[in-house]
Amino acid sequence: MADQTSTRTIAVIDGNSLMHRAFHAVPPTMNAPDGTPTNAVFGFLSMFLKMVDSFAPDGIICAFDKGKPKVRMEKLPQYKAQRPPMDPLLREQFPRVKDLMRALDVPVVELEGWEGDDILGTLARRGEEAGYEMLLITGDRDMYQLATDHIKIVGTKRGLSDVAIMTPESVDDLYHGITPELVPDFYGLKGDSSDNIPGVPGIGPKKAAALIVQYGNLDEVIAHADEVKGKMGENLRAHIDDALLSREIATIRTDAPLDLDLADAQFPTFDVDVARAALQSLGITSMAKRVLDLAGGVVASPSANALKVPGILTGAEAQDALANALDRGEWLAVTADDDKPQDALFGLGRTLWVATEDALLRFDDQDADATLATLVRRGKIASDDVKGALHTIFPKDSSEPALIEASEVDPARIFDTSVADYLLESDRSSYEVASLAEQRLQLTPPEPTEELPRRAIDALCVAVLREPLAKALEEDGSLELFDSIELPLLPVLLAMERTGLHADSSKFAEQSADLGAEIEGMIDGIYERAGERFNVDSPMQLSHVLFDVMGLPTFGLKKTQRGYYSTNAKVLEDLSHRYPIVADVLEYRERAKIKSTYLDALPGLIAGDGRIHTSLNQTVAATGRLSSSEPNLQNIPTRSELGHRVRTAFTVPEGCVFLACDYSQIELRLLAHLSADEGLVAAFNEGADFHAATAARVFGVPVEEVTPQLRSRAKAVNFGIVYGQQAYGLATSLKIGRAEAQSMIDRYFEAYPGVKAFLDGQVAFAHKHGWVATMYGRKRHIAEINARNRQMQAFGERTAMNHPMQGSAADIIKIAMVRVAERLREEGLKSKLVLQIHDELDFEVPEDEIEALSALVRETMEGIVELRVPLLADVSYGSNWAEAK
DNA sequence: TTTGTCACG
DNA sequence: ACGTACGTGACAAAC
Repeated sequence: MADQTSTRTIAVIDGNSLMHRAFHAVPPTMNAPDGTPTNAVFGFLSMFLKMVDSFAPDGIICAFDKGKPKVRMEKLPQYKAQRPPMDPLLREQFPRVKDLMRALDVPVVELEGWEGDDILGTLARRGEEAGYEMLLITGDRDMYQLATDHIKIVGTKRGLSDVAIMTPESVDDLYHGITPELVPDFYGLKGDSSDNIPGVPGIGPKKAAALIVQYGNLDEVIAHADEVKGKMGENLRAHIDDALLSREIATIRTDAPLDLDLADAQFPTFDVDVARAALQSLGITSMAKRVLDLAGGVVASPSANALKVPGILTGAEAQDALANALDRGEWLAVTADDDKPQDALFGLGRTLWVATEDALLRFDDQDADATLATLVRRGKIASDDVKGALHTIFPKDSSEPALIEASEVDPARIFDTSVADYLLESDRSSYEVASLAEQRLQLTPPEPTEELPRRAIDALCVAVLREPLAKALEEDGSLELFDSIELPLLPVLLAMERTGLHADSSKFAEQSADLGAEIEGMIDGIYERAGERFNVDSPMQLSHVLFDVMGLPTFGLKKTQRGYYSTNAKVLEDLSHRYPIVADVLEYRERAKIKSTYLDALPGLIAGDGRIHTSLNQTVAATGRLSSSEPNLQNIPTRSELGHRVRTAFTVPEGCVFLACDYSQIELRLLAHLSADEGLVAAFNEGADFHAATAARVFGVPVEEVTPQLRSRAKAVNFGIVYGQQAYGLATSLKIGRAEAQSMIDRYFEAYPGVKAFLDGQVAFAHKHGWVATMYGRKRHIAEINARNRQMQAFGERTAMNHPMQGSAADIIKIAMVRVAERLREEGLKSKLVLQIHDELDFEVPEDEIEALSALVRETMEGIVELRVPLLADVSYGSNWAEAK
């Protein structure tokens, strides 16, 4: 096996670090045959294989933490690992990964009272002395302190399959001039929140590195602490002990009393049958072949499950191949470049990749645009981002005529892999098509190259995923939702993004100037009351001034996770009546928020056509709602008078009005419908004041005697019910005691027993099946529902209660959008749908269409579905958004 | 990049 | 003993 005369390479794995990475990188949907979770083990093995493929080590050792970190705690009582307890879903996977390592004949090293880091440090130094090349596999950055010419740190980057080697030189680069042996000194100043290392407040990586480089090391920095000026100097002098302690915590020990001979670590030496059995018991099939092939002494090539890459055709060849594929009526997988404005600036052309059944085609620049337009008109296109691809020939902010109209996009001839997978697992943070191929089909896409860039690989992934996804949708019962709601909605969203909202930058500017002047004055007032100047925008500094310097009472106040008292609106509101400075801060906050988030940011987003083009994201919100970004136009202020003024800047062209139509109480009406509770249904059918009707029933008084206070309490309960309310939440929102809140909830459920039964039913269903669904079958998987952690489980239960209402409302308004767009087209109206805000649709309407449109929109929205209660929508319009209320 | 805060439904 | 409504996105500060 190993040649004793040549240098052997030994890899040491930081088991805890990799398991944590893997746990958070792989969705918690994988289970062993016995139902226990294996996502972390799966991710761990994926990184393990990547490491073996990349470095082919002669020996592998895997180290884990064991017991309380005694070594650090004895010396450093403050270290007391106040780490949050490990997620039980991860904890239970540790024995499994250790078993797997042993099955692969990889020594598992643990030492009571020692952390894995220290074991790696010890083995690294010993190995180096014995003449080995050492590889340390870890996700912990502070491990870089061990790097030498013969000890290389292999860090896992984002995702599992990316690795980076750290050498002394790259450590130096990364840490702004810090050599490996100075890494602990660096952390002594900077701290590391993920490892409970306090550091010195206010000193980040740049400042920490600058100080260390200037003075040589931490001891010298401390010796010269008096020379450091300003706030940073104060902080430094006040936290010298913390810095020294932090350095000690960050120092990896190299003297663990390990009884292990590195010469014994050889890989691969495992028994194929033992390994196969271990993999089987974990339910890991996709990587089994690659693992087992290692035993043959052959380093497995990923080609076992590699994604097939056909040759690339361009120019006339590509045109021919495309024509043939179109004639055959094939689905064509297309990817266009992501819309990176900077690419356009640099004059980089666009590229369109098209994967047919047997070829990969590339079209550049104008060919890309023309080809895509042809495909939309004549072909069936699948993409991981159909809307994004169409924007490349239908740019959001260009006044050039579009190559195609959104109305030419036939929902029956598009397929979006992201939207499809979103319906299957709506809680993913990304629907990157390469990850979907890997996870759904166990296919490994190749690494991108210059010839075969990422978007080309993506097109190939789309091609292989379309059919399996369609099948999965059908099996899941989600195909109807996909075909009848989501795909028809896609061109509607495309058109809305393209249209945008007309905006008046001078209105933003005027208000910004007004607020700017006001804010200046308020800051001076705050400084005066505080007796010192500080950054009012900094919660940390504000907390320090209010509670340390001015000594405001802190009894019962909650702290942030950084350890200072929270200064959020709820806290400040309670103090504002007694302390004028707090009232000032609240007013300042309101103005500063409006100025920075809206008045100053939005003008920069007005495009050349005088309009703001948001993105309406179809795969973000787990409940099925849309989200809006860049900018978010779904959170433009309205609740406060001051904020509402921002809406005056959302104007309409000459001769038009801004028209809004919003569903009245849609989620509560859905609750009435879904629960079929007689009382709740009656409350809506009586057509009177719904919250007053609730108050009457809950508090047992005639409707005429419901006081405004009782009504507002009932409203809060109604509101909370939609969220899966618990007593604490209601108590907080009404500022009443927990017990009183509980009794109100009890009375509510007595008044509406059907509601209680419905919500309990949703929770029970979720416990049994792991998901709940909306009226239209939109599923939401709830992984937390059977968690052992009570808090997580409670969260899962609230999700189970909320999703049917929030999600059904999302379904209904999506259908309404599709129908409204259809009817606008049929009736040849010029009015345009410009925005959706969850229960509201906004339009730009020519004055001569106001009446027709008001009727059309209201009828359409109210007529989407027949419920046990009326579904009502209110129309309003005005010369700008503020006036349409 | 993460945290605290706050805007919306 | 502990922390608490559901769903989003953006900004400034701190890391």
